[in-house]
Amino acid sequence: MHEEPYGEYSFLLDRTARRVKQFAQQRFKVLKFPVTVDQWLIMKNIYERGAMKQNELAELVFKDNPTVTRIIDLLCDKKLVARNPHPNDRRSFQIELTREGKKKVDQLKPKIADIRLQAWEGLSEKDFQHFKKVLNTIYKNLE
Amino acid sequence: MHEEPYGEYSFLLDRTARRVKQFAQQRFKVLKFPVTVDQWLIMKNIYERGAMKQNELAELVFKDNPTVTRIIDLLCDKKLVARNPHPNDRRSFQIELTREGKKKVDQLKPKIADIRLQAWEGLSEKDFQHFKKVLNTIYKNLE
DNA sequence: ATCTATTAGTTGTTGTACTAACTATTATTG
DNA sequence: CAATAATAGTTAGTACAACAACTAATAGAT
Repeated sequence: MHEEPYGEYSFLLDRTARRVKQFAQQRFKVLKFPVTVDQWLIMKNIYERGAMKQNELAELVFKDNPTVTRIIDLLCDKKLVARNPHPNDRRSFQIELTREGKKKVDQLKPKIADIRLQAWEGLSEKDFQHFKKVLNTIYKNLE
Repeated sequence: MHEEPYGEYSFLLDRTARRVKQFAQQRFKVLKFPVTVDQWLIMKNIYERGAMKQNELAELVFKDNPTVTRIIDLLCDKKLVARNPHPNDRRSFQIELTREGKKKVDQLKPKIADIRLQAWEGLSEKDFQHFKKVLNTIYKNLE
């Protein structure tokens, strides 16, 4: 590890990202949330921005189209999300939350904020800002 | 996003980690490296630390046992790694690089260091240290 | 208006992650 | 020493990620 300082970040980044997702997923399970972490991300975005097309959703969450297709498949199976025909484009769907889906988001949102907060013990607002800056810079460097 | 500052980090972390891996994987493909990024991580660790058991390897790279099993399956198929019987424990294998595997690591190592470096344009050594500190703190907070 | 290019979404395949359940072997302890 | 517990690794099932190839529909160009 010592001769390759910049090889280390990719390892730590991957490891930490996996840990964060796994931690949240475990909490979801204990608290009997009916969705995965990635399914939650999709639902939250529909909730906040309203009904939209799958490709708009994909762009928002930085997942590719096939991945979004499959996540929405699962959410439709659970009746949390619905594919409605798009008024102006028969290729597209309007993806929206069902009543049940909206209810779940209302219930889960504050609890998930708590789960997320736990990672930041011992870190400051300044750390948070700097961390975001570095993540965004890396992302842009690789675009 | 505005009401949930600490929900944002998990999103950015996941997004960036995926981008970093995908970027490296694309380069691997262009340069005709015969392995994936995760397979590389396993090979590099065997190279640096010598032959070891699968569970030792798993602990080193922070992957779980089934994942390591499958990555090693693939590396064995490619004849880059070999499962040898463990002298003292018939449950275990000694995992080691084949001659071909060692050769590949020698060839690839410097090129991969270059690929990794590209993410850090415009960032300083200080950024790097701070970034590592935050990643490690998050990891520990969720252990 | 037709021909072509683009776009939205799906399907297939490979690889990784996580959990749970399982086999075989080794260690414990009663 | 025999019964039990713990450990190493595998297998099965579900989910996400990336890429490629595909269908159906729309947009653009002449």
